Amino acid sequence: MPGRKPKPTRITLQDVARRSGFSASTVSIVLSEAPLSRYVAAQTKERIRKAAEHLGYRPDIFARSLRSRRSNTIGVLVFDISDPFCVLILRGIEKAMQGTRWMPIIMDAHNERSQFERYLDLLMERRIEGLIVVANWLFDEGGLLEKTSHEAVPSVVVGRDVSEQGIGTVIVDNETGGYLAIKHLYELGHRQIALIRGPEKLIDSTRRWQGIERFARESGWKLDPSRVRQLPDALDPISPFEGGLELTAELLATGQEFTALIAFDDLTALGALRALAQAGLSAPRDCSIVGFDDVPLAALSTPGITTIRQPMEEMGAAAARRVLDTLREGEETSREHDPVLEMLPPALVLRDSTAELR
Amino acid sequence: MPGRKPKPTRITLQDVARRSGFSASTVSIVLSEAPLSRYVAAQTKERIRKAAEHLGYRPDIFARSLRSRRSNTIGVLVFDISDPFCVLILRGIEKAMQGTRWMPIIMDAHNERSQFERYLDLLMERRIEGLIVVANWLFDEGGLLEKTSHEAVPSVVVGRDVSEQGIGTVIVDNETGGYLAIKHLYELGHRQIALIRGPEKLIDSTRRWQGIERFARESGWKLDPSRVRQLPDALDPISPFEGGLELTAELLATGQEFTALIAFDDLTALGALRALAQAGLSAPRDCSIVGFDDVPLAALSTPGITTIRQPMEEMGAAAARRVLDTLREGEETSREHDPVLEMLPPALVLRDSTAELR
DNA sequence: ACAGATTATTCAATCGTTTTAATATTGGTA
DNA sequence: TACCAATATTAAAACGATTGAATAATCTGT
Repeated sequence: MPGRKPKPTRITLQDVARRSGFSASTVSIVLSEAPLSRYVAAQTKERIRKAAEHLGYRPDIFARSLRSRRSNTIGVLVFDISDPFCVLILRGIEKAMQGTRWMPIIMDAHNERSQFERYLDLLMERRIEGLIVVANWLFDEGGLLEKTSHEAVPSVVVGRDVSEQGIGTVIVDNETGGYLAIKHLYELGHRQIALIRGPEKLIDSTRRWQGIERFARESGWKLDPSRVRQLPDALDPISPFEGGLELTAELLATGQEFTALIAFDDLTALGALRALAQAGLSAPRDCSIVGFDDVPLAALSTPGITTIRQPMEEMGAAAARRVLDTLREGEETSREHDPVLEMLPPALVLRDSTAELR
Repeated sequence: MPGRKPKPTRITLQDVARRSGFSASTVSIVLSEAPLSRYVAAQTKERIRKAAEHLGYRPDIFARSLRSRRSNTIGVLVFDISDPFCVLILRGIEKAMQGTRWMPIIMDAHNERSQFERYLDLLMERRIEGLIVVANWLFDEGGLLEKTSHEAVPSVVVGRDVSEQGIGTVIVDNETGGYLAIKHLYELGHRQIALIRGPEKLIDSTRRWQGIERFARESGWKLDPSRVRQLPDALDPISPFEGGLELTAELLATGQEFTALIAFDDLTALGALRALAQAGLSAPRDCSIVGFDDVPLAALSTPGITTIRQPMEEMGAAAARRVLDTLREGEETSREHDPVLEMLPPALVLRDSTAELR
């Protein structure tokens, strides 16, 4: 049979209606489980479902969205998907969305503000019902979400603290993270500890610093400021690596003694590792190193990097849950009863880049 | 002014029609640049555009898609987005799609076949007009795309060769890649070269092997099979690391002499690096190592990994172009005149994990 | 001056749902 | 008996665009 067309006709609600013997209205009500379906006889439902299945009916999402004014989609705007940090958050978001009637629609802004805005526009055009921004590397957040959305759709930012702008935020508890990092090194016997702080504009960096200071106060020990460096403000996703490399080399060149180093994040730690190697030194023999984040490659480098883990999947899931909760509330009660800022606990992950002071 | 509602009403085509003084038809024709717009007076177009802009009109994509039967979206189904390999391909796809009227809609199958099928279904439901599958780590492709699509929408797979199933494929030229890797080591003076092949089921692995054999033939040198190992078939994204670690340890344990090692990919190389370190050896001093892929972390480890680069962004872009070309052709002539298999050239990237034989 | 092509615009049907309001059909109760 | 509430189903009007066919208006050549 040569010219037999496969399936020239779409199966519509009407088809199901005809086959089941009920009207399109009833079929719609049953299949979409609208409130009115409460009143539909069980037997009717049964027959309609059978018919739909038999015909292989799939609702047309465009018609559906057009009429119902809902898209069943949540926009997920990622600042830079090439950052492994973001990827794991995505996972969490997606898993949390599994099995709900929402689906994520993901866009990647490539680290460019203009793209970010363009894509945000595109998302709004697609009538997203909620928005999650995954922001790893984001300065100058001023009014990022003001222009569009945020008023219109429930939004959450994960990875950067924008709670001061009144925008829902999910982040790791940076202060505790800093505390854990220094505590670990201190307990290993290190006292001469160098530090590479994050970019100045990044609030996270400050928080981690505060955690470190708190530990210093509590333990009556003092961090020597001459061993502290700071990464430059830069958007490039591998700039922390370069920064870690250069700043560590610089620290070594000054002749400053240090037996351990806390890096702003794992990439910075990798840079530090290389700087050590270039100076003929190695971790943890000559210097212990602690990173931050626990991106996948922290486990794969040699030595594996001891680091402060951000629970990235959980953060993504938390962000998704927040948005979905707000959405569901909207259906019944009024919203806004949860705190704007949600902080998840970090954890120390022991690997091979740190060791007891000899 | 307290209770002033922001924008309760959507701006529709009708509004633009009224304001510009033309009918909805004309407005639609002008704004969507339909073929008929050829006949619309320049002045009319001007007026309509002005009106649309002034009102801030945005077409409703649901209504548009419902009526026109096109979604202007291309489905992008990624096998495992946590693989950096995939991420760069995504970049390429996205960039190639920039400025066209299509937009990618990305889904991540988490390395699970069942998810893959579910998401493929979801994509079809959204009436994607084209499909790009980004498959890094994909065995058992048998009839992956048969069930759905592939007949219905133009499809391309990037990263794995499925051209034998008649499905468009974009991959790197693995044979040349293997050739380049061995050639590099040979020219550095290495003759005792160990090899960790990829999983048996992966055709890529065989191709790279063929490249290596070709070089051996051409140079009259012979690879000792006792120095060859093979990664197990496994789906886990970090299994190559573990495999590289174990197999290298095993090679070292046999007492086999080797001054260089070709790893199946960069992760395998990282595993090998660690195995060396655990044996108190280091690259490139005691053993040179070549990877494959050039994922971002190849540059970040210490030593940086000399590797065979897959032009991932270009591959993504090529895949996107293929799909878009087919789509555009469909509008005019008949399709299918391009080859099913498209191979892009790899390149040797020199870093610090290889060195001349002392 | 007229047929026919070309240019310019519009009418009205349609895409496939959801939803509001209306219509039947019950059974229970005043 | 008549009325009301609860149960069960449906008719018909949206939702906001696109498009094929129809209508006007203008031009071209004979």
